[in-house]
Amino acid sequence: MSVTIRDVAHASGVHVSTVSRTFSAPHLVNAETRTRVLAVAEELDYRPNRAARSLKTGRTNNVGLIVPDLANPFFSSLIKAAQAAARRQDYHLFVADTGESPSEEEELILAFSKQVDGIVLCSPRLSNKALEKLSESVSFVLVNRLIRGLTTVVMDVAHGARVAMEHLAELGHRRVALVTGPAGSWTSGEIRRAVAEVSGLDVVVIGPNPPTEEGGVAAAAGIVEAGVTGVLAYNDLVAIGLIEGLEALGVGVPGDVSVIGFDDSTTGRLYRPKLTTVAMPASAAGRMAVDLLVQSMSAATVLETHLVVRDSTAPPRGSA
Amino acid sequence: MSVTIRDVAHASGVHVSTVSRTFSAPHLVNAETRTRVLAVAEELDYRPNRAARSLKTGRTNNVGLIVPDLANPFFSSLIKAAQAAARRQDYHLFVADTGESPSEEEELILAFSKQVDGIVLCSPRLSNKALEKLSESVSFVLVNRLIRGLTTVVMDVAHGARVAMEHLAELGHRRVALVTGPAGSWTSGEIRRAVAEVSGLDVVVIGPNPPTEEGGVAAAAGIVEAGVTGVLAYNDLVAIGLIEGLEALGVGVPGDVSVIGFDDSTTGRLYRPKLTTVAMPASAAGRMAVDLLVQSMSAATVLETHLVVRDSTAPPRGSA
DNA sequence: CGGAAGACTGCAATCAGTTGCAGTAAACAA
DNA sequence: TTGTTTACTGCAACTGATTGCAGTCTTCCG
Repeated sequence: MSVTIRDVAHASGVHVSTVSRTFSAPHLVNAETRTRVLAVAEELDYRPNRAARSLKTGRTNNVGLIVPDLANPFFSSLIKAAQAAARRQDYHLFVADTGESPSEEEELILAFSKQVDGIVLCSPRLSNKALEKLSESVSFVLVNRLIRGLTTVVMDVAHGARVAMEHLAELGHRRVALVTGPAGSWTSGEIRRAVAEVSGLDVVVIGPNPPTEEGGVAAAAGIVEAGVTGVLAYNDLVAIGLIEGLEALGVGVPGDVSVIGFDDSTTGRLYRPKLTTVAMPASAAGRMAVDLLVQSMSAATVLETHLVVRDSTAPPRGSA
Repeated sequence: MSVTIRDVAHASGVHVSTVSRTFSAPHLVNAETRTRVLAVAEELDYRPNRAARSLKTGRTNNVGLIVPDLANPFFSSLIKAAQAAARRQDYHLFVADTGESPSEEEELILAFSKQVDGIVLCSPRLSNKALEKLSESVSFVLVNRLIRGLTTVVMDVAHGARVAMEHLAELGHRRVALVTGPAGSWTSGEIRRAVAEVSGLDVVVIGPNPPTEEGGVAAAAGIVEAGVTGVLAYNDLVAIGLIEGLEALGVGVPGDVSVIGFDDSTTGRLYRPKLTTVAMPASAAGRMAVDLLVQSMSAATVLETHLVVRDSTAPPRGSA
């Protein structure tokens, strides 16, 4: 079959344990022996069998990454950064998406748990209780979900939401809407809470909505009905869907209604009108989550967000 | 530590081999014994250790997926479909991106090879020779690359390119440009070859270019210089970058120049002007590639492409 | 010069399953 | 009744690497 540690041992005239040590504890073997073994290993193109190693050590050098939707560009950048971080430390990355389903999320966690050293769980839809339970059998890093006692990386969406609202207020808007995301989403709740605390604005909450373009399109009618002049949407996809929906109803953006998204995704950056949006540090989050997992550190990390003003917001019609 | 086959065996009064068989060869064990063992396993929450299993059997139930760029929306849909297909058959999916680098591609293949039953290799940048060599040590399915003897899933980009060119010709364009992709790309070569065979059109080839928005922006000046009225771009991202670049130079799309992309990505579908593009069956390709791997079948599959006409193409200025 | 510490290296058990082979008991055929 | 087949089930070797323990050989100190 393939070349094993025994082949290398035999070919270099040492015991298998010495070969093993030259790889996993080089300081324990004589420099001369080590170079010889390495040379032979190189020549035979030896690569340690990870299954065998992890059987003995209990560690796999794999991490799992679970997101609600692999095709969402926000998660794509997160995955890209997570993969790069994993690879830098000789880890491999499993990915899967839950399709926004809590039960599928749980099954995936269980399925991964025996095969990884930890799981990065992004925007989970499971309840706190369920997650705490599951965290007993596999170590987690949560992204954009805060549970006391669990390691987390969250983005300061509350701050982003406040700044977005202030931006609308400064432009002269008085009556605005918040188009929320899915029911189980922590970020959606945070945004909602933060918005409720902003004074001087009349806020209509519309939701929950699926976090997709379709969700945005569907919410457009409600926006018109509510008679608002500004909207903060759950993410860029929803914001874009909303704009499409509004324009189909004869409402112009930003002429009649201003729209702000969340994420600062490429899709939103390229869209016309170019989206005003709250930038979310997806890459940083992916990188940090993996690093925390691999170094098995526990911490609660908060990453900053900031508003990027582009062309989808303007003063309300008829203002100075 | 965690519950093993031995615990289950002990708790249900049978030998470990019987427990093993109830999972991997149920027909070999008495129905009564089987239900008892299953009940005990369920109660103890036993899950087979995949590392141990794959050490003995040589199979891992994992597949790898390597793409040039995880953040490219075309690959996102492919990954999503591949993951779903893998999961349906109790396989897990490793992902990684090469950042368009051939050497990184090779290292990833080698790194994955011991840990997967096969690799789906999308738009590889390595040479045929290198890939043939590597295919001796791990089984592949190539996506959008054709090498005799290797299992492949390719999209009929030549057909797509021809139809796109015919579309431009029908609109009245006579002098057009082809903005190609990266040097090692099979699809880019196919498109180029197909375009060369179309008669009645003056074609300027511009490239190679990085397959990104930036690549498109950078190519804009060359388009203006070439004095063409129509462009076929390597993918939607390049097409969009091109439009951005052209407009920055005061050239309107589709007013002055018509632009066609490739992929039919969400980003392109939402962009304004809405992109005319050649639809690529990314999801189908992801699904099929994984199915071929898991069933360890070898085949050369060709998937159809088709043109989606939207708003980025129009008759050339001054035509009837 | 004796003894101890230090530096390697080898031995063999171990990780959690899988599987060829053999053994047992019941069913069946001759 | 004996021989054979069938249906399970158990035994034990095996997968490829890791690691505690023990043994050997130097080196160094008093």
